[in-house]
Amino acid sequence: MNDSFKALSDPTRRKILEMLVDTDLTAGEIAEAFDMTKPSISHHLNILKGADLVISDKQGQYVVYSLNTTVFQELTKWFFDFLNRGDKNER
Amino acid sequence: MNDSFKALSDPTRRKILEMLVDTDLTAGEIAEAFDMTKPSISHHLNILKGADLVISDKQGQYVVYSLNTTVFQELTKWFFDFLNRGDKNER
DNA sequence: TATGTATTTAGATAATTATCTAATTCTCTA
DNA sequence: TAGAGAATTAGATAATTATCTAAATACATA
Repeated sequence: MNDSFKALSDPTRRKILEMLVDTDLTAGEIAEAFDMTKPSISHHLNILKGADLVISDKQGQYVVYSLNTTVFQELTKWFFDFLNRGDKNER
Repeated sequence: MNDSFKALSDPTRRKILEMLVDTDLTAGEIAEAFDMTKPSISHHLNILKGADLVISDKQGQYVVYSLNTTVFQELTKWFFDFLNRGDKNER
């Protein structure tokens, strides 16, 4: 859970996730979208993978990245529960 | 949006938010729940306030903190949209 | 108005993190 | 099997951030 939030706290990583919503992409294709070196993007992808937000699949010399929606579901639930926990004591 | 995610990336701040779901609390009451100095908690509260995740209200010599659900709604929507954006192209 | 309590601000420090360059590994194909 | 392309690893550095202590501010009340 902490890893997920940490991973989401960086704008580059959130943009990568938004790219992967539409389609799976190779590391190189992802890197092209940023004004940043490939090792830096590789670092970000590694953090996203560590947080189980993405899955990587080696296909030949390419590495294809795709979203892992499982953790997204948990996170969505976390937010949902916040809004739906009533009986608030005010002051 | 970036401030929100940054604010949520720290476990202490998430715990503060979870405390505030149940009831409004003063800065001191919040600080008591942590093994951390008051200035440190004050720092975290300031970040949460900057992200519009909490509201502070000075009541006499106390400062009462409460959740601001508006930004939570936006964040929840952000996650929700992730899960509900279909037509995924695989590889 | 002096004192105690609540909270924040200021300034310093240590840990974390994002980024880079250079080098390495892996795979494909000429 | 040598070279080219894709991606990652290693190692260094600069920026950010979490935390602390000490000091300052704001308020209540004796």
